[in-house]
Amino acid sequence: MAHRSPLSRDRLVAEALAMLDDDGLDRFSVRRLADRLGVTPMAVYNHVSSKGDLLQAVADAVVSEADYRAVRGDWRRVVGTCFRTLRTTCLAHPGAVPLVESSQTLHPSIFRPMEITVAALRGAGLGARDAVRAYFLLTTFTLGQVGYQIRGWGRGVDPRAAIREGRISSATFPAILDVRLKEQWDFDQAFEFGLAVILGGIDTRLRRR
Amino acid sequence: MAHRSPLSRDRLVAEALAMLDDDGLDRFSVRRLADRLGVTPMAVYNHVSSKGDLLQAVADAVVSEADYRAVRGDWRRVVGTCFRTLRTTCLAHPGAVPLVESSQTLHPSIFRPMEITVAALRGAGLGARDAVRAYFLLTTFTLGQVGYQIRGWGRGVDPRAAIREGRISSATFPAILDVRLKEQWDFDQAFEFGLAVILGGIDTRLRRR
DNA sequence: ACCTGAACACCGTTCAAGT
DNA sequence: ACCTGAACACCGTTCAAGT
Repeated sequence: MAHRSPLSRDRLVAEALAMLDDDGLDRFSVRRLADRLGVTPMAVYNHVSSKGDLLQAVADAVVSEADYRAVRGDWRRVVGTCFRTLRTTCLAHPGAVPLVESSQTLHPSIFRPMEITVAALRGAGLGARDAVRAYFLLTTFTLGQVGYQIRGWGRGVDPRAAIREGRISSATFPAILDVRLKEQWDFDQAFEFGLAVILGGIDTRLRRR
Repeated sequence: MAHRSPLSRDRLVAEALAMLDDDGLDRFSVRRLADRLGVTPMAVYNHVSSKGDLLQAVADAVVSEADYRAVRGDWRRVVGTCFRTLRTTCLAHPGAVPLVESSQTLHPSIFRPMEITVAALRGAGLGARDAVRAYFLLTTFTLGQVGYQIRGWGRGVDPRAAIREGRISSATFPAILDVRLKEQWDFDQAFEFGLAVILGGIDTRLRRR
């Protein structure tokens, strides 16, 4: 599979992203990436300072794909659209999500949702510190939902399966057994529910003063 | 450092947890764990089927430390206490948090907060599906906040630092520059803010019907 | 400037052998 | 039943050498 176009940082990032989406983070390695590119493992280090540097660059590439185009409307619509966009962008690259979650130095473009959210919430009357806290809340929520979706929530957390496998007894967990989790679960709906709850909670906080 | 007590699954898990808290997940390896226990790497495999199995056991051990003792009061207090407990338990073992976040098959004790939350919310009048969604919302929020706290939120996300390092320009991000993130940030307060917003959002949802 | 081959210090895991 | 030594098939990364 020897491409003869010259190696470059961009080509490494693109191929790494493709490889992550194909095989997942666990199976990613510099040597296998080099194989895919028909090149010696060591050639990689001419364009990238380390594996960590490369993976960070991949996370940046994914995040900067997001198009937070101007949205008109009240703050709820602005903020809601912003995090729906972030979610969709992440879901488009499941293999890279763990990297985005644990990014150390964020790509400039991640400041866009922060700016949009903080500006919208301050405009609605929220204080500076609470606005950043709300941004942090929305970010952890969104990336958390995406992360669990990709890793397959419901595989280990379905109470009915847990009982079937003898991991818990039905007597001690009456409430959660009412829910047929596996058959009915929809991540999109769960996300919209969570988003509505959060925006609603911020709204009541704003009205209270 | 050769302990002469016999090896066992429990001793492996305990030492692995200590090692994770000391050095972090990146530096964890079966061989270094064996060194700490004064034993051949291969001895580990008499008590554990793989590295993944061991790390899963560590995640289980951490989660099952939590004491969700019965709390009296309205649903907001019950649910709030439940997730404060989950958060505190996770923060006690920073090194193991990534394992808890990505656990595939959850320890039975993680069904306790699920049971508590779903029961409390259904008792308050929420439907079965929404109750599970609310649990999912609270879980992603809580573990997300803990995860970012441990990895050092604010290191890469502080807008002032980003400008200082030339990663973004001050002109395009007016709103977030108002906030002195690094000096004033408090994770406990941010968590309490988020929790209040979520519980408040659920509350208004309940009142609306 | 960019790629290579050989090498170093690690990994997780298997297996036959010991007690 | 549990531990060991040697081995296998991998890692990330460095370095001197090639073009």
